[in-house]
Amino acid sequence: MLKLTKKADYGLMALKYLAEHPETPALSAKDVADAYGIPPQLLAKVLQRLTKTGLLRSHAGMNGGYALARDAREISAFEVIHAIDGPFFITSCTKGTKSCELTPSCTIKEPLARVNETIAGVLKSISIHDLAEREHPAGKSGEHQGLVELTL
Amino acid sequence: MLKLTKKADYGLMALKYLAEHPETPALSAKDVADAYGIPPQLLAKVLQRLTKTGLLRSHAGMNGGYALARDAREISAFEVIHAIDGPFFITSCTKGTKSCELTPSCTIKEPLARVNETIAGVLKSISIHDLAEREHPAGKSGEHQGLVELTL
DNA sequence: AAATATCCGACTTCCCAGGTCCGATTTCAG
DNA sequence: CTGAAATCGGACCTGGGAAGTCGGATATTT
Repeated sequence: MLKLTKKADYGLMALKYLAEHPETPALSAKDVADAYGIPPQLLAKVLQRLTKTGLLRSHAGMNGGYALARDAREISAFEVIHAIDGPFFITSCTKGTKSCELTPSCTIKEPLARVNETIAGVLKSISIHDLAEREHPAGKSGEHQGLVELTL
Repeated sequence: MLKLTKKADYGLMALKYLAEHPETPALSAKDVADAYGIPPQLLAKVLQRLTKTGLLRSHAGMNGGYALARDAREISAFEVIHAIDGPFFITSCTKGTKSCELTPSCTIKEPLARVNETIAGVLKSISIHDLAEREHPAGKSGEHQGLVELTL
C-alpha cells in the first residue's frame, strides 16, 4: 500500500525531536521514546542504525545519548528513510539490481522507475529542519517552494 | 519499504496489455496471465476488482473477457492503484480517517501528508496510454512534460 | 563501583500480501 | 440443450517480514 515502515516514521520523529532541542547536548533514546510513546528498545535500534550511517552522533554513559551529526537543514528525509528501510523501489518486482527475474516482459517497471525517482527527489528536497519548522502558524512563515519535474 | 503490491503491478500490466490490443474485443484473464507469466487466478481477482470499480468492462461466457471501459488516455495509474490497494498513505500511523490514535504528538504526519499528495499527483498525471507507449525509441516520440508543484 | 547509556544479536509474535481451491453463474457454440 | 469457456466470489493456506522483546556486553560519568 505504498507506506513506509514505522521504524522510518520513528526515525523521522526522533530526528525532528532532536532538531527541536538544539540546546541539549544529547538526548537518550528513552527520552525521545517517552516523548512520543514509542517502544524505547525499538527506537534505540533505529537510532543506532542512524548513527551507523552517520546521521547521528552517539555518546554512551551517563548523560549520554544522541545528537544530530549535521545541521538539520543538511539532513533529508530521503537519507533517513534510506538508512532505515534501505533502498526503496515502487515496483515490487525490482529486487536490488536485478530486474524482473523471469518476466523480461514487465515493461511497466521502466516508466515506474521514473516515478520512483520523482518521489525520491521530493523526499530529498525535504530536510529535517523543514519538519521541525514551528507549528504551521496557518501563515506563510516557513513556506518553501519546491518544483519537481516529471518527464515521461 | 514504500513499494506497491504485486496486485497493483499486475493490474497496471494488464491494463497496459489491454491498451496495446485495442483490436480484440475482449481478452480473458488467462490470456493476459500467460502473456506475463502471472498466476491466472490471482490476476482474475485483480481484474474483477477493476471491473467493479468501473475501469474495465467484463463479459462472461465463451470468447468473453475484459476490455477497457474508457480510453487508455482517460485512465490514470492512480485510479488503478487506488482501486486495488485502496487509499494509500505514506505514513504508517494514519489508518483510514483516524489520525495517530494515542500519539497526537505525531507532528510528522502533517508534512508527510503533503508528500503523499504530491505522489498522488504524479500518479494521477500518468495514464495507461503513457505506459503503453510503444517502446521508447530513444527519441522524443511520446514524450510528455508533467510538472508537479510542491509546497511545504 | 554503581548508575546510566549505547550497542548488538537472537528471539517471538502477529499480520497480511501472495497465492490456491472450489463452487456458482453467465454465455456462446454446435 | 448440453458442454465448454469464461467471469464471479468466498474461504482458505502459507511464508516472510514488520513490530516488538529479551538479555547481555561495553562505554562513560559520578
